[in-house]
Amino acid sequence: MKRIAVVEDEPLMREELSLMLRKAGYETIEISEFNHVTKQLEEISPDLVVLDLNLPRVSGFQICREIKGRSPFPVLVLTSRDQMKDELHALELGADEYLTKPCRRERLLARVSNVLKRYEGRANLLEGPGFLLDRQTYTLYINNSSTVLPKNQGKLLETFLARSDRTAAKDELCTALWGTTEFIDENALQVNLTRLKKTMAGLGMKQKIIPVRGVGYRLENEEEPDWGKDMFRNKEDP
Amino acid sequence: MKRIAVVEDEPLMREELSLMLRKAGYETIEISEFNHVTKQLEEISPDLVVLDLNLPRVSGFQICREIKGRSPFPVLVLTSRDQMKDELHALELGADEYLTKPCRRERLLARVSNVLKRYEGRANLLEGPGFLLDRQTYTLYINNSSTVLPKNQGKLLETFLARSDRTAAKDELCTALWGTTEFIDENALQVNLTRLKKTMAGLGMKQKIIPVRGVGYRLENEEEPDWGKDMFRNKEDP
DNA sequence: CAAAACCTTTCATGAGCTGTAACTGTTTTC
DNA sequence: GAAAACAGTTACAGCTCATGAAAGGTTTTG
Repeated sequence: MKRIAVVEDEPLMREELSLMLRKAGYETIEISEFNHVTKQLEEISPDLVVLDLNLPRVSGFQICREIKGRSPFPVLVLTSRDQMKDELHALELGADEYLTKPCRRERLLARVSNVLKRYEGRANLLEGPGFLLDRQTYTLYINNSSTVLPKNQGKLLETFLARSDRTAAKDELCTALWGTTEFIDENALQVNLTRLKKTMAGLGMKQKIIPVRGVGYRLENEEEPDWGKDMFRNKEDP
Repeated sequence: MKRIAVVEDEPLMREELSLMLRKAGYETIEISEFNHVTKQLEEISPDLVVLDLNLPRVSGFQICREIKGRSPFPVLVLTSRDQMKDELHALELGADEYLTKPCRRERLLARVSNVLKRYEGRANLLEGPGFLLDRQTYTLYINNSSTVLPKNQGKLLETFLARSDRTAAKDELCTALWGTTEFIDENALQVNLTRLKKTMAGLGMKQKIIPVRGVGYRLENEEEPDWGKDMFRNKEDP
């Protein structure tokens, strides 16, 4: 049974939505705490997110963007504001569907089933910046072409995508590759990273894997340094 | 540049749509002969089809179904009738988007770019009955899981999907595998078919490969003989 | 049943993924 | 600026797995 997360602040509306979906044979999870929506969603791992745009205190747009940037599940955006601007914005952010409420039961259900159908079998596609990675087969989709990565290269790339800041420590990478962090063979990791880099370059990918000294590696988009976080560098005692 | 096929009978509307899309940076191909739409589309191989539902003499629904049943490109359904029935029907048939005209320029363009974005990198996904096959990597998507088929098994499955009746002669299959029909190694073909069958069974696929004695093989859905489509046999045939 | 067509299993070959090892290059630290 | 720590590369041998050949089994047809 497909699971649908309903992100909506107004209790009545939430209940109604949930009921409607449940009657149609879906399992629903209602989210009413909006401070860590993406985190909650990642734990739930639903097949679809129905997202209300105007939540209290947090931007629905922001949530939508976060979801599409990190997680593989589709988003149906719902809003009471019948503004073109909202729709365009939401679609730009990668929402998979857009509906204004109130809307008829059949229309909602049709859209829901349509989105779910479109995602059939694609539940395991991880979205990276500008490419897609199949979690199971490590098939990499980029530039209208696809390649099956060798298992190890796939695991490495997957590990990067799983971290929200795209930075992975060496032992995390080793764990991903060999399931153990105990006796890390640094060199073997190096070799596999080199291979991944070569593959990525060969595919014309602009993303780079750069070292984070003493820590691990980060998958970066193009040239952007992304060094804001260095403000917190560890300082020795004065 | 993305290519969009516009299937619309009313010349004014067609011209307007086409112009709008071209201004937005797409290449457009206008289709105004509606007897062999799917065939034309297969030759054009567009990135997206914008399909008007009420065409003269042919059912837009039927065209939509045919496209989704055979070809890998997305369909945006457009109709002047603002009827819920149409929308639901179209979505059931697998349309990727639905809009009613007249509709605002921005809305259309947003939906178009949204659909195209969703299909990014998926241009090579062939749709079979109940599964998807990546033409390049032979990654098979079914039941929310994916597998990479060995090259030969992939080629065989691809060959079946390429034939509209899902029937392929032995020499066609041999050509697909080894590029030559000259010295057919019947046995090698057999072995590869056996392997494909085993793989499919292992994945729980209900489709069967059945022999067509003296000819070749057919990929069939479940038990159904699949002869229902004959209702739509071309009447112009002698 | 007998022939033809179709199917399956087994085995050696070869391509490509993998970790090891030896080596080179770069950055940090004093 | 030199040593040390860290990072990156290349070559190679072992292993896994897809593949085609061979050989024998099963089903269909008349």
